[in-house]
Amino acid sequence: MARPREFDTKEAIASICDQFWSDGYEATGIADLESATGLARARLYSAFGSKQGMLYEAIDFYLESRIDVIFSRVDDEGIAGVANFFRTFAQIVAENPERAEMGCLVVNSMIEFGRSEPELVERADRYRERVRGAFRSALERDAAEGRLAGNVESLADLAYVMLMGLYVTVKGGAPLEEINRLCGIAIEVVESWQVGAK
Amino acid sequence: MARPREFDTKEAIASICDQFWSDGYEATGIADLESATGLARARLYSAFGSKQGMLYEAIDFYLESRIDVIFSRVDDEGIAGVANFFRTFAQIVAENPERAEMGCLVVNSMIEFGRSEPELVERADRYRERVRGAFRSALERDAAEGRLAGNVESLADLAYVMLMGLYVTVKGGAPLEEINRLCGIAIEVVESWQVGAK
DNA sequence: TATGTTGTTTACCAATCGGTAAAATTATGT
DNA sequence: ACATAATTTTACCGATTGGTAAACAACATA
Repeated sequence: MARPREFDTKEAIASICDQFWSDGYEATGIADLESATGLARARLYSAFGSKQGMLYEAIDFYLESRIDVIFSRVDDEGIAGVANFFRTFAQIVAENPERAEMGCLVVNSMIEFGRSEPELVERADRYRERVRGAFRSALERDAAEGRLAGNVESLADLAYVMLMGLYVTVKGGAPLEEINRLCGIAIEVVESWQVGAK
Repeated sequence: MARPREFDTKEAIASICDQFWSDGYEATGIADLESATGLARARLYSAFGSKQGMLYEAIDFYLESRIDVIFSRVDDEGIAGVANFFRTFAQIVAENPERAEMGCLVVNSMIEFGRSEPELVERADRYRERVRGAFRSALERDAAEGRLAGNVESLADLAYVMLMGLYVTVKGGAPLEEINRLCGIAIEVVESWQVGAK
């Protein structure tokens, strides 16, 4: 053992995550990461190795911290939970547009890099599985009790696809009324899964 | 009048469009645009002014050439046309993965820039209107003849959202089987709009 | 207290970035 | 033929990029 690190690594990663999240990978320079974390570049490099390494750790942090928070509302609340998720989504866009326009770090990274980097493809896979898993676990109870019209997997997949479409649309700067309309449609679709609805 | 331009501007824009489309804006340097077009940087700048200007013209070209080709299959074919659109989408991903993973130039640009540049937000608006318009015009005939369960606007919006979700997923390098499953679900959803289906 | 090991600081680097000034070239109007 | 106006060519620029070498500082162990 030797000299201990003076800064909290997790804290630094959280700041780096926010930076990549709001500006994207290519658009953020090392200087941005320095001012976001308050750490000199050499400290960042000694801790994380490279800019790409920082992105990977940022995404890992995002996956294990942010996403669980976001989707905690969904779990075990059934169809209504999924519908409420989209309601909350619309609400966040309306009340906190700056945050909403950051979109999703994983989605943004997927589009910036495509499948060129295996490290990112693997994380994108985990992300999709996490999102669909959240929707599935919400729907399974209703399905077991015969309140679900359709199979769990497909409907979770559909919810996932709609959410991705919404992320893209919000990031693209679509007007609020359009977002609200699209969210309303998503909610209608979700609620139509209730046995006896419509 | 004086010395005429020796190269075809539209042709250059088409090459620039392909370059931005496959690698993204930030990731492509002027050198890449030089080798894509075969033109020296000074010629590009004298013709288009700036790198951003090249992107704007590339997107305009994309909007007026590529998109119409893509969506020409949809127009005036009714619900089956929309369903076939998603079938074709899955087919392209399977047969020409490299092309498919380029995703959509407008979607990619939306995510890279967010709503930071008005020039792009406006083009993103036009893009969404174009896509939804294609789906709407396909559905309107069936709606007029009472074969559509639901209203045209909402269903076109839903098709749009699902398509965006698919673009993101494909770009993220999702495995083919997953893409096929998602496309299958989208097709099911579209076909469920047929009056009397299910 | 001496030493090995790690973190921090400072200063720096080659390479690349987007962009341009100016000279050389070429078609056109008169 | 000649001046004009535009394009092409060539060479270049300052700024920024991601990344690093080396001197210095702090802790653990012996």
